[in-house]
Amino acid sequence: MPELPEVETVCIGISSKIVGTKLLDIKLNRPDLRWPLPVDLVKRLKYSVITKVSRRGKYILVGASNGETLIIHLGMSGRIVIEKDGFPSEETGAFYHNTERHNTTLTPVFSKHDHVILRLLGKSGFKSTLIYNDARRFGAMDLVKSDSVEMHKWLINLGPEPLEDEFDVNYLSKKIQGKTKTIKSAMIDQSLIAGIGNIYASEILWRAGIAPLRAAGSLKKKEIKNLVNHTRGVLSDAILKGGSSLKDFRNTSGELGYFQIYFNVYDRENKPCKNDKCRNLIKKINQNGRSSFFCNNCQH
DNA sequence: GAAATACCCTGTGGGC
DNA sequence: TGCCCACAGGGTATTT
Repeated sequence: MPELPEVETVCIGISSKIVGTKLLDIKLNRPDLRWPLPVDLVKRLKYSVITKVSRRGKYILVGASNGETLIIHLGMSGRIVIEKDGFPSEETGAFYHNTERHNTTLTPVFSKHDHVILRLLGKSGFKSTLIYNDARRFGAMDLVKSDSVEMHKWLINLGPEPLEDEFDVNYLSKKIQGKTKTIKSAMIDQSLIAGIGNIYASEILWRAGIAPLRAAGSLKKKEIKNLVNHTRGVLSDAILKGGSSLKDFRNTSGELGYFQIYFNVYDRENKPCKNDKCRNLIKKINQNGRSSFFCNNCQH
């Protein structure tokens, strides 16, 4: 599922393709994703130029020349695909597009899970189509004033970015002090750290040698330091490798991401620990309705 | 107030 | 082959 590295990869992938383009048209194929889309989204954004693409936690922020920012969350299964040469049908008003995905030209109908379509015009006159596809519809979009985007209800309670300086041993120590909930649960708490999800939480804890069942408040300073360092390491590595957390996650070029090959524990129940000196079988447990994978021998 | 659980959703895969 | 069901998980609402 898209966690920080995947969202970062999407941002990098779409930024060069859409910044500077003009929003010729916007099509909402349904009124809602997880929550209702702004009813006047089309009216507010149409004919604006996209000025910036950035990320906060798992949220994609698309800045526009009208002074507003489109906030996008990919949820569980959200994808953004950019296709070349999109153009509308004069007959139906539906968008047609040349697409490798549909393996034909002029395919008149988008996939049933293509919920939001942005038709873009580049400076050179080159047209393209941005498609937001989301089978499970756990994703979300909202449109807010750019100067107050950090105050949006989705962003205001987010913890620091784990790859920035604010996230350090002192910060994490203070935040988990006295906490009885498990460290696994704490790691995926977005108000504590922004961007870590279920998959990377398992990977980070394995690398740090900390058992997911440990009470967060029981961690010693040295362990917290370890956790901070490995959080940075795992996420940085994943971004470098193109970001992907599940087999069905694709980057904006439609190519499979490949970080999953490097998973040390996630989805590896009963397989040998990748620590060569260990080779114990990886265990799977359920914590707060989420799977956790860990090595009983390496993680304490 | 903190922590745990239920819920939303749909594609996938295992079992029969 | 086809049907049923459990499972996946991000974020919020509800319950403990």
